[in-house]
Amino acid sequence: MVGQPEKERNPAEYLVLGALAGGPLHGYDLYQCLEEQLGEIWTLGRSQTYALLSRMEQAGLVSHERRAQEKRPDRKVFSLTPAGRKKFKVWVKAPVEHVRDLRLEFLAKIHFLEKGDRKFLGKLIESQQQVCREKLSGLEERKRSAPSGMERLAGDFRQALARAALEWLEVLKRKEKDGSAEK
Amino acid sequence: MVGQPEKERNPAEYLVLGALAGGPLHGYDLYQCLEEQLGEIWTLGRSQTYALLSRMEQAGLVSHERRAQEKRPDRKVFSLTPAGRKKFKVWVKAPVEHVRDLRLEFLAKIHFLEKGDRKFLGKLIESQQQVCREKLSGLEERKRSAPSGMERLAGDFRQALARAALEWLEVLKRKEKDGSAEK
DNA sequence: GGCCTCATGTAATCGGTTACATGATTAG
DNA sequence: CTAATCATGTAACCGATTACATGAGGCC
Repeated sequence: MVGQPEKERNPAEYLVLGALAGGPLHGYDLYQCLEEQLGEIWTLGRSQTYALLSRMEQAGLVSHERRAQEKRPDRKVFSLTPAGRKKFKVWVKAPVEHVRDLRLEFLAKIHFLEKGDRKFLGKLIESQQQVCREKLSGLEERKRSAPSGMERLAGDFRQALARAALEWLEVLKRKEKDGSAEK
Repeated sequence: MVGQPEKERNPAEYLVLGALAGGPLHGYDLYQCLEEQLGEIWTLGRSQTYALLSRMEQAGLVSHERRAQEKRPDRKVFSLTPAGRKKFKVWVKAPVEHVRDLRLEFLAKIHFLEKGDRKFLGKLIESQQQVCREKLSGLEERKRSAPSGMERLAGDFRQALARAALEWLEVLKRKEKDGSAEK
């Protein structure tokens, strides 16, 4: 149920993993792709992309081969290592733990699943709903025990968001079903 | 309508400003107060508190006097400079620009207003609602012009959150009115 | 003896942001 | 002539996080 210890989690990694899951890319290209496809919801910055790639190579998640070019600097073409592919697959199928992560991380998962394993889309949405439901009842619980001013307010707010997210997921689920039925 | 250029904004500063708006405090105490009162929604960390105070003193927002103690290290008692007080007042009355900032920044404003200028509470809530309404219609607008897959999804999600926030603010407003009527 | 509280900090590490460097090619 | 595109990076800075340092005092 719990993934990594929440501490050493760099969500930006998954953007890179996701981009490379569609096939090898060199850094410049990878940045362009992400900017184009996800630029509206999550941006990395060029330098950061290169830096991330280096770090991830150290970590054994990606590897590169040099492709020489005439009149242009060499390209470093990156692809996923088995470890990287594994990590991506685990991530992309798992719901996010916090409502606040829906905006970036969950949308990114949806994006990658839409161009990859579409068949997991429905399952992801449902398990994400489940997480939201658990969040809601957890918040209900907490309100009973520590309902002092600010905490109550914050609790209400989080509940409102979690409920909104749940409804949005419901709409999303219906859309997904219609989409896959058409096919 | 626009505050600072969004770049050089360190929201954590306002926690310190807000805490000191209630009267001078030394660093250790300031940390304790924040932890106790806002710990559930926003935490700073002890080292960071000291570091922030130094930076803010450089920036002319706070100043300190040393208070010697026997058998204990000296205290550095901080208080707001006029510039700091001004900055806090401007901040605390202004709605946050993004829905995502409601969770921390807006709740903090509410907290500080509740123990300070309660009379501004109602106004803040209303202007925050106005911001949310503008957000909603802006999103509606954008959906008409660029409704490509992901962007539409992201737009729907943001709308759902903005709507939820709006309703939560409505409840908050009613509560506030009842509260001030009782008195 | 060992741990918690008071009260201040420094040091190390890490990630994000911005600016800059290089050097050829093509479009206006 | 200038600007943008291709393709890689380095360097500097800034803030957050974590761990560690100091040293007296009280509590179990």
